[in-house]
Amino acid sequence: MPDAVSPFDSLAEVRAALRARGLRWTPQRRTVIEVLQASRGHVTGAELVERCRRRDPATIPSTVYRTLDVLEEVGMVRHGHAPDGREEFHVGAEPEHGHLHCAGCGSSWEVGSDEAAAVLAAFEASHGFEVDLGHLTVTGRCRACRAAAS
Amino acid sequence: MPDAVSPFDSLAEVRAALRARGLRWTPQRRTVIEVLQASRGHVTGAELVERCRRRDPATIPSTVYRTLDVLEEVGMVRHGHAPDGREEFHVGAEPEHGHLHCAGCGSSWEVGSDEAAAVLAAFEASHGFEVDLGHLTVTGRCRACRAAAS
DNA sequence: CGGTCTATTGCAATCCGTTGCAATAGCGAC
DNA sequence: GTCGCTATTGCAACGGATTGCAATAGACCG
Repeated sequence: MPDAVSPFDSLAEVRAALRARGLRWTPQRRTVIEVLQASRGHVTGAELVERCRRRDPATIPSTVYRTLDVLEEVGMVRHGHAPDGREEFHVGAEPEHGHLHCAGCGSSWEVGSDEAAAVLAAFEASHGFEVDLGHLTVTGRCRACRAAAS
Repeated sequence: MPDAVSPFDSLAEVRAALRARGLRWTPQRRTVIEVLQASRGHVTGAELVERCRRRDPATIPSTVYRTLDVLEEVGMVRHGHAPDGREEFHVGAEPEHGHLHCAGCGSSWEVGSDEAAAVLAAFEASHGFEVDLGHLTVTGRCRACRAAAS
């Protein structure tokens, strides 16, 4: 699965994207962006705050969260909610995907867009609703836990 | 819409369900249960706390949340997460259903088990995963918002 | 370079929810 | 009735995230 190169590989690109919207380039944002670029996959908000603080101990949580909002608007990250309701950010050029989360053992699986196609089609058909796959977390029981619960 | 009679219509029934599990009947639980019986559909945790406090100003939030956990184990309520991650409880004899939530306009729709059948089947087939429909919240864009975003 | 406009920051307060722990009180037994 | 076991409560502290507001500082203009 060769992915398109992310349009946010370099700081300059992000900066340009922000400027194009009349948004500003600040040291704090730079920190958050650097942290994001060093991350892959899923990260919780709190984790990002922690990593930023490591880079710059003066980091303020609210600034990080606000920056993440902005970056989501620009398309650099997307967020979803873990099964416990916490925020979870998807970073980078990962293909869009949803999550399956087992309430029994806590493990989780990714759901590719191919697998999810049926789901998207179903809601599209019944409600004209366009599902945001990246924001989708499905809870339930995995095969192993179902068997164990016999 | 005649629903099946809930097994939790009277206090006595809940009490019996609790006892059967070695759980106790306390004034605080009684308050929570009465509040639940006076509620329909979706309620957030905070709302329930507030209603309990109205009935008994001495109500402690943690007690309410813990009671809700217990009642979920017994099957009197089920909880899900609103799109913003807040807890949302489904009360009463409502048929199980999921939610579709539009990120554009904020409205939401219920998804009956018939409609969701395709979804359940898809994950069952691919991962042997049993979806918890009552816990399912799907975000995306509704027909109207998609049109408006043209 | 200096001025202006306003996006952004820092801070403090607040909200929703959870957790650890010692004290309390259901409830079944005698 | 009262004893004992242990589920439950109250409380206080904590964690993640959001918000209002005054002060700060980017970025564009002349």
